[in-house]
Amino acid sequence: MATPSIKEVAHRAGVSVGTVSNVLNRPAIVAPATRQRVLDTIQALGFVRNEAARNLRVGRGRTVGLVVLDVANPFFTDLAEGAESLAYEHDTVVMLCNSKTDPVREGHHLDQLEQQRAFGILITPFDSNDPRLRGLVARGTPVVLVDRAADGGLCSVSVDDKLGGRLAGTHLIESGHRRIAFIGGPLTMQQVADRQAGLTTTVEQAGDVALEIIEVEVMGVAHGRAVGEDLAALSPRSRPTAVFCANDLLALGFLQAMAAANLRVPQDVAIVGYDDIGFAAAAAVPLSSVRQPAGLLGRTAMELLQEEVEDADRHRHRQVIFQPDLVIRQSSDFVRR
Amino acid sequence: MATPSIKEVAHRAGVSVGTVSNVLNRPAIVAPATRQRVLDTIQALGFVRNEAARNLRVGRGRTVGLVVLDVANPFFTDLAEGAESLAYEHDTVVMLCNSKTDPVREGHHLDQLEQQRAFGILITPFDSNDPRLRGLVARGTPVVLVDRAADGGLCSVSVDDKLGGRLAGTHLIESGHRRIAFIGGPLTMQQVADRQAGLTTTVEQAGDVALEIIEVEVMGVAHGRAVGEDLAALSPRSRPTAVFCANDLLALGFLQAMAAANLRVPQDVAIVGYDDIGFAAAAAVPLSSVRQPAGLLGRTAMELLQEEVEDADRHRHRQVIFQPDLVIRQSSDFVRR
DNA sequence: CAGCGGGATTTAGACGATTCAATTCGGCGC
DNA sequence: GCGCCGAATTGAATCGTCTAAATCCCGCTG
Repeated sequence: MATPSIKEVAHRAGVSVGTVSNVLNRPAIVAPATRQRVLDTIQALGFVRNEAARNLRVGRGRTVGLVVLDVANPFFTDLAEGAESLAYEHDTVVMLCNSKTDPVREGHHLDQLEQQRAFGILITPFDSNDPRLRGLVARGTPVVLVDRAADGGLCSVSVDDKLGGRLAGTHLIESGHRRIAFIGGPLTMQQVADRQAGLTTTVEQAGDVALEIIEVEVMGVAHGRAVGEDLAALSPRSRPTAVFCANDLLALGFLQAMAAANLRVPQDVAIVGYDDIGFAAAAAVPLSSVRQPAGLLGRTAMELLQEEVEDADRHRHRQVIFQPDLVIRQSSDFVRR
Repeated sequence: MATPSIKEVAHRAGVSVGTVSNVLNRPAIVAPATRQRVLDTIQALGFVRNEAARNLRVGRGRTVGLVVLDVANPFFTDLAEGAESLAYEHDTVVMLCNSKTDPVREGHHLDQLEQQRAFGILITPFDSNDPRLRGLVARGTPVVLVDRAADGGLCSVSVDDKLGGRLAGTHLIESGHRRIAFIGGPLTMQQVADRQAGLTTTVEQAGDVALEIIEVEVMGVAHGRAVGEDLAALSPRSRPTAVFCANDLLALGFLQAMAAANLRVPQDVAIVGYDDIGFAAAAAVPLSSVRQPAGLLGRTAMELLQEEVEDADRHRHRQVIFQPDLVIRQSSDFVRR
């Protein structure tokens, strides 16, 4: 009933376990006739290789952990897609882990992955200085930071978030806005901080623009809507005329609140989001957004990881940085005078 | 450099490996002083338990595979969320696998999970009669079908899709529609077939309603948009006045196409989707949708799995079926006369 | 015909944790 | 002082696979 082991296969095929193992791992070196006989026996017995035993022997697994902040955010699923496509080629498996922007959950996932002796970990960390990450690496599990720049000690793949913030800021200021709000959080997260910093820089250069920072705990639709409801309640004079949301989910939620309050987008309030997820273009008012190449990020991260493992000595850590684009759609396509 | 083994810990703490193992697995039976000493050593050495070795010995892992048709579909991420919440309580880990409605990818994931001696598998299969699934179970990996009813040989958790189809059909017919289109696919997928069957039944009962079935390969936004573009090109006389999409992504795509073609929703074309994902309510025109309790599905599936493993003998397979609700929003809120 | 080369196959020893039967030890009752 | 009990701890076997070194076998060469 239990699946047979390599030993039973060997016995039934009249060969030794070593040969069966060779058929599995280096088929080229075993004689064609023998190979076929073993393969047939494997078929007949329904043998399934025991990865646990293999990992134990080899000392390392073939699972790549991909720890993201929010699986419900299409940005991350696109990213996962990219990573997975490459993993497949390297005969490795991606395990998608959702930290939900919660350091505790994140830690839990990291523990699990380390116990499994994961092949490596791709992570969008809550805090990229978390000593835990260094610990992982020190103990032998390679880590690549995703959507977050590392400082030399690690490989990383990221997007220039400050530039993203500047792009959004420049666009809004050039469109005539003089009261702008930034929505995002937690501000301790580097990505968020950078997007905000980019915007802030631009605002300061412009001189006569008022900027309000609104921090949220979690960047989901619900929080965006909540902030939107608050702003909608303000008088038109004190309300910002444009908001820049640190991701599209916030922006979509915010947009819903505007619709509910009968405020016009972009005339009463312009909105720019971040990530350019598929739903952004499909929103009630198509959403302007700072686009990040999610799939490419994932693919590149996996590439760095495989490279790091394959020749560990020659490897030097690299930090790859991509450029974001601003995609202007209806939600901010209005010049205020 | 490599993480130390239980043996080193034992040596450094001046006890035997058996005791260390006991500290890890049955702390209660070891003397407090010894326990503390061992724990301190574990800390000091940075020992991390090797899951592979554990699994090998125990014969089964602690990973639960959750194989879904599309991770980008919020319905499935909600489902995953539900499953994960329960997994945590049982000291087990969820591995999210994306089959992308592709039997080959699905098979690949199943192979991986079986090789890992997964604790169990929760799957929304492409084809629920796939003999592979029976094979898995026969060889000892428990399987629970999700969002799909099983026929006694397996546990399953599903939603009454025929009822969902009837709810949508009744609503549209009562709203005065007499030319209705169904969009979904592949029709070989039970869920899709059932949703269509429910609609068809209702249409036949009404007598004077024309029904068109439009099959798509994949139920994503892009395909919905494509179908929408085709229908928009028809003359108003031949065009259906209402469409029922087998999931919300299709519906959202379809909605985009209507907007692009300057057709009014719901006046020119009414739309009802399926799943009631978060984005449905946030769409350009808030989307009517047949709601499924995604989180509950996931949670219940995990419950059945744990139950099945915990007392394998007493266990009888169960098929849990939930009822869907129709949520009427603006996209179909219009009575045609 | 002895010896050799080399491809094919076998053998045996890890890998690290779990488990359970066996052992040790201190104390307690008689 | 003896024997016994139970709690705490030990030790060894085991899980299934990989791998490096050893062996086997054949045909060929000199």
